[in-house]
Amino acid sequence: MIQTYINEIGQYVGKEVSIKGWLYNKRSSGKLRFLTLRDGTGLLQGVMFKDDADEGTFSLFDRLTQESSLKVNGVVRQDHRAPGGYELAIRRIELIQIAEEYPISPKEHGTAFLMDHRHLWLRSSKQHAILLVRDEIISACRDFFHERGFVLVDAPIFTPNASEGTTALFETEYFGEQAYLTQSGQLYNEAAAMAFGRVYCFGPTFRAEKAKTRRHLTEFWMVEPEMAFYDLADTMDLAEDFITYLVQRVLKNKEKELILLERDLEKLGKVVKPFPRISYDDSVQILQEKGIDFKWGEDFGAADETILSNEFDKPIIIHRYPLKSKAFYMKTDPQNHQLALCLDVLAPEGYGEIIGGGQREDKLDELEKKIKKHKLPFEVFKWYLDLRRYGSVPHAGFGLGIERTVAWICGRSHLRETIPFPRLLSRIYP
RNA sequence: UCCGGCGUAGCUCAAUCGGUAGAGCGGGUGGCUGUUAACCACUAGGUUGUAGGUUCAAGUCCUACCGCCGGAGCCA
Repeated sequence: MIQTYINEIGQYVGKEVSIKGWLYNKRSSGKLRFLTLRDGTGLLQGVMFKDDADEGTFSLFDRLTQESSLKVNGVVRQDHRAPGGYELAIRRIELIQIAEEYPISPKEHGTAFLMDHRHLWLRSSKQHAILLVRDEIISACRDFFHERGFVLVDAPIFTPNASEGTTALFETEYFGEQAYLTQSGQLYNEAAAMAFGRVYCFGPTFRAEKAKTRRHLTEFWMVEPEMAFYDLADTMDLAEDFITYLVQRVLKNKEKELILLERDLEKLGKVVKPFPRISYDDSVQILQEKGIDFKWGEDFGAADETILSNEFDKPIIIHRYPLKSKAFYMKTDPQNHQLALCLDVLAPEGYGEIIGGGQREDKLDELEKKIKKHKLPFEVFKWYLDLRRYGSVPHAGFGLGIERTVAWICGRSHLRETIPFPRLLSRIYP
């Protein structure tokens, strides 16, 4: 008996195989029985005539409930009437467990109900497809950097310092001392870049923002490259190559899943470098020409980002934002002291910011001034300032939000479907 | 945190001017030899989010609270 998985079934036409899985659905018509089996790799239709299967198996079928676990033996054959083109002529079913009445029926459900049953919702075909795309994107991130000689140097999750400001931090206690869950691996990444040249970190990050939108999670994953001797232009090149690579990898390896999600593949196909590069100044002008009441110095709102990205059919890079609205470590533009050498990448179709980053302040005295200006405590940044004392070099980096990237590539409107167990303002269960 | 909306069967929803709870799906039972979220017949299933209030009468009106959904600020 050949033990196999549904996605490999095509190799065994005419042979008897055994598959372990769960009952996705069943139908019957007189002395004829159909079941759809799910094994994690795909769905397969099984057919059984009363005369072909043994008696125990035939009566067992009628007791099977949705999501019951079982082992099915049968002969593989090609049949155009079966979804996927192959079906199993069932000879024998071995029961593992009869499932209790399964809460998620094949009909419609509301968001709150599905989120309460996220641990079961993962079994549904769309959720399955999204998480397969996520898996592909994560492997592609690692491959991209590894192939280019970047070293993975992960940053800690417990930290004593706030990298972006103190409002959105999750506080915790660390053996009697105050600690925070990391918002970004960047500061540690800079230390790693001074050790290894080009590095990246990849892990969960935490932000206690009371943001109740489709574009925010309190726990999300970020991949952050950091490069010694890179300037802003080098970093824009890297961001372009990176996003192009991710999208093309998913198109190549997860086309089936994108089709199931009804994603417009043509739009994704257009995501190839170069991307439009627009300065903040020019972006403001574009908005004002469209009649938007936007004042220089403000940050773009979700609506503004959509207006800007709708001008193009690829991601766009917006660079050199006003310095005052940016984090303390951003390097000032030597051409214009009001601007920071930073970049954001906005995904097309209104998906908004997927990358934020820029060149870091590499001069010790400038960095000290910036810490003072932002009223941040010096003690916790002592080690960080050391990086500017011992062989400081120009360097830059960025962070890409995994869930926003998955949402954009999958064409999902809400981030909660792009991570297995989302953590939201009003949800920490299941 | 602010603004708006919604809480009715396991799920998705309906219930006219305030007049006493209804359908589809799912479950159960029976039927059907090619079904695709199968179909057909029958059937069980309700303290209408919680606590007050108005009224002869409240799912429906009022107040408070709780929960969820959508949006905003901020960000990846």
